[in-house]
Formats: sequence, C-alpha cells, structure tokens
Amino acid sequence: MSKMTPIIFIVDDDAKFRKSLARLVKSIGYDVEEFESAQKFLQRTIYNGPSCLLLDVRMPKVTGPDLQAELLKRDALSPIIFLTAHIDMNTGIKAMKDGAFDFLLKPVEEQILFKAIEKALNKYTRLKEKQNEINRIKQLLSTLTPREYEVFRWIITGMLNKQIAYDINITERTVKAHRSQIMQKLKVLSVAELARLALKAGISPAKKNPEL
Amino acid sequence: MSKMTPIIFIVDDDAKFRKSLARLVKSIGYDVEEFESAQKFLQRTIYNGPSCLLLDVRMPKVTGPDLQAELLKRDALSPIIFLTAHIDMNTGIKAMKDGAFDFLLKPVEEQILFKAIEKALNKYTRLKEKQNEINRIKQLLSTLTPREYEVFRWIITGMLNKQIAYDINITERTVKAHRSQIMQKLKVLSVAELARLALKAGISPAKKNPEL
DNA sequence: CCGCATACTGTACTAAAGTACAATAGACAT
DNA sequence: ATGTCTATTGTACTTTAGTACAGTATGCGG
Repeated sequence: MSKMTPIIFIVDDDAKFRKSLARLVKSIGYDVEEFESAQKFLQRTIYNGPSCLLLDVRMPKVTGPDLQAELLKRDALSPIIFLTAHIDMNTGIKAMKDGAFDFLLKPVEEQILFKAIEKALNKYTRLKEKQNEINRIKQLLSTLTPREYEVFRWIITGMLNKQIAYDINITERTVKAHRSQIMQKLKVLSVAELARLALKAGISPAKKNPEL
Repeated sequence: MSKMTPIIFIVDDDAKFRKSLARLVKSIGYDVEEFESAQKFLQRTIYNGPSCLLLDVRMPKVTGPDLQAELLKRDALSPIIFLTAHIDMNTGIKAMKDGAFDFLLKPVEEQILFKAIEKALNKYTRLKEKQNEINRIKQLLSTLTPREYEVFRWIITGMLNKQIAYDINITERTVKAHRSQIMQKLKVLSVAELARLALKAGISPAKKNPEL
C-alpha cells in the first residue's frame, strides 16, 4: 500500500486520439487506463495510489468540467490535466480557477505533456501526504467522547485547568481526568503537540463568548 | 490606516480602451488610477490599501505577464485581473497558474467585470489579514536573541526544560530563564499559544538529528 | 575603562500539571 | 439484573514550570 505505481487515466470520447495518446504515455513507462466517457471513469474502482487525469473538455452528456466538478465533490486527489482541441478561453480559465492542474491544447507537444504529467504526479504526492496526516488526526479525534472533545478545545486555548473547570462548571480534578484521557487517546505527550494537531485538523480553540 | 478606500489600477497602453474602462469602473463608485505602461505603474508609490489591478496582456516592452512576475517578486498583494483582446490560451493558463485572479476577454461584459473586481477586493482583504498577522509575529520574533530563538524552537516541540537543557548542554535553570524571556517578548501566556504562533509564522520545531 | 546586552547559573519557593490509588452515578445494551 | 461506558469527584503525592531574589563571564561600542 505504501508504494503504488502511478496510473495515468485518459478520458476522451475520441477513440483515435485517446488510443494514440495512451500509446504515447505508455511509451515513457506509465501505466495507462482509457475511458471513453466520464461515466465509465466514475464506475471504476477508486484508485488510491498516485494518478493523474488527462481529460477531454468536450464530450457528449458529461463534459470534462462536469467530471471535474464531480471529482471535486468527491474529494478526489488526482490532478486534472485538460486536453482540448477547441480554443475556449473562458472554459480554460474556469477550469484553472476550479483547481485544474493544467489546460493544454491538442495536439499537445510531447515534452510539455510529459512535464505536466510528472509535475501533476508530484502534486498528487504532496496532496496525499497532507491528506494522510489529516485523516490520521481525524481518526484519533473520533475516539474522543463529546465531553472530551469539548475539554480538548479548551485545553488548546492554553488555559489553566482551574480556569477551564470554572468555565464549564466542573472541578479541576475532572478536567485533569479528561486531560489525561485526551493526551492518551490523541497519542501526544505535550500541549504543544496538541496545539499543532488541532491546527492541522482545522480545529479552533474554544471561546467563552462566541463572537456576539 | 485601518479603512482605506479601494483603488482600481488600470494598466493598458490602449488609451481609448483604458479611458473608457476607467469611466465604467468609476461609474460604480470605485477610485481609479490609469497607467499607460507597466513601468509607469511601478513608479507609483506603493499603495498599502485594498486594490486590484486590471491589466492588459499585450503591451510594448513590459507585458502584462512581465508585470505580474515583477509584482510577484515584490510580494504585492493586489489581485490581478487580466484583460486581453487576443485569444491566447497558453498565456491565460500560465497567468492563472502564476496566481492571476482572473483572465477576461475584451470586450468584457460589465456584470462579469464588476463581479470579478468585487471578488478580487475580497481576496485582497483576506490576503491582507493573513499578511498582517504574519508581520506582527515576525516583528515579535525579531526581538528574540539568537539563543532565545534557538530555545524557542525547542520549546515548541513540547520537550521538558530538563530535556532541552541536556540537548543544548546548559542547565535547566538557564532554559527557564530563556523561556521566561521568550514568553514575555512574544506576548503569550501559554505553550499552546506559542505553538500556534510558531505554526502561523511557518517555524518548524527543532530537531535533534536533522533528517540524516 | 565602563556600560550594556547576552548568556549562563544558583537557591528557594509557589503554582500548576500529572498520576496513583481510588469511588459514585446515570445511561444504555444484552 | 448485570456490565460497560461516560462523566464526575476525592485525597495524596511527585514532577515540572514559573518566579523572586540573586551573581558571574564575555564581548562590543563609546
């Protein structure tokens, strides 16, 4: 699971172009999978390894940008390189705004395509690492009880046990008990690590008067 | 200084288009400044308030993308909206990759332009807030002596005073002295705040064996 | 030479965190 | 009913952090 081979997915309804593109990409050593439509691509088992998507813009029914939107909803990590024969500035700009990795014109120069694929795969790796870290943290956080989670959000403000105790109307002893549980469950040894973990997961410290 | 009026900068060598654009933008209540070349724009006193840049792509000598690159180097915060009469996909895509806010075709529809300007100014505000926070932190950090900074990077690992003392070969008492100074200078009351501050400024915790 | 900043250290105390023994009470499932 | 999980609290102790007095040494600029 740790080191999977990259797969280059090609989604294009033009069989001739698609096959020729597939041959080209295979020739530099990548595994390639072809799809004649966005729907067919979405039916594929989700690939959890490094990948990037060479995507045609104009296709019947589900277009390239449509697929991009769908993948965005699904939090897919594969960078998307659009390929199009039709010069459509607005579509290209919109695709980039929506997070496309690149937008190239057919016929695409080999070297430019290869470079784009390589960079896209690098980007995947970076995204994946960040994702893994966040998932690990969320997994740990899910083991906290609601009350523990609440105390956790107070702890990362840096408040003293007795201050927290006063604010949520329990004794300092109880805060200590929760605190100890929290540190164990989240597998950290210090408040500094706790604070970092919280920030990475996007958890903001608790607030007495939530912006009145 | 806190609430400055937004200025829309227009950089375009085509006087006729530029003036007409300026009139249009003024008509919806923005302050506008016109420049007939990138060079002229760069000569202007740096404006430290909300702004965005309506930038022509093709200009003699210094082009729009050239100016974009220069502003990037200078860490300018103004979002850039490119305007071009010539459909050049690759230029547009590259501009977006380089952080342009939008890339519109002349003649541009009024509503689209207005919407883009509004969003760009919002983006400026977000950028500025982040920037201000980082500057505030860097300002505080600059008051630390080299040694204090070093100890700071150890503290945010969450290590105990005595562990830090052992690692950098001083007594626990000295670590406490530095620690106290650090907390005062950085104006924080807890290690949790210290850790957050460090993360915001992009400072990573110290390491015993820096990735051997 | 003198003042100042930096770095370092000592003793002794207070406050806070962490922990090792606990126990109690309610909710909920088998 | 019985057991498990959650939330709560108690006492007593150890460890760590923070601080209030300090003092010493070194280097650098005026």
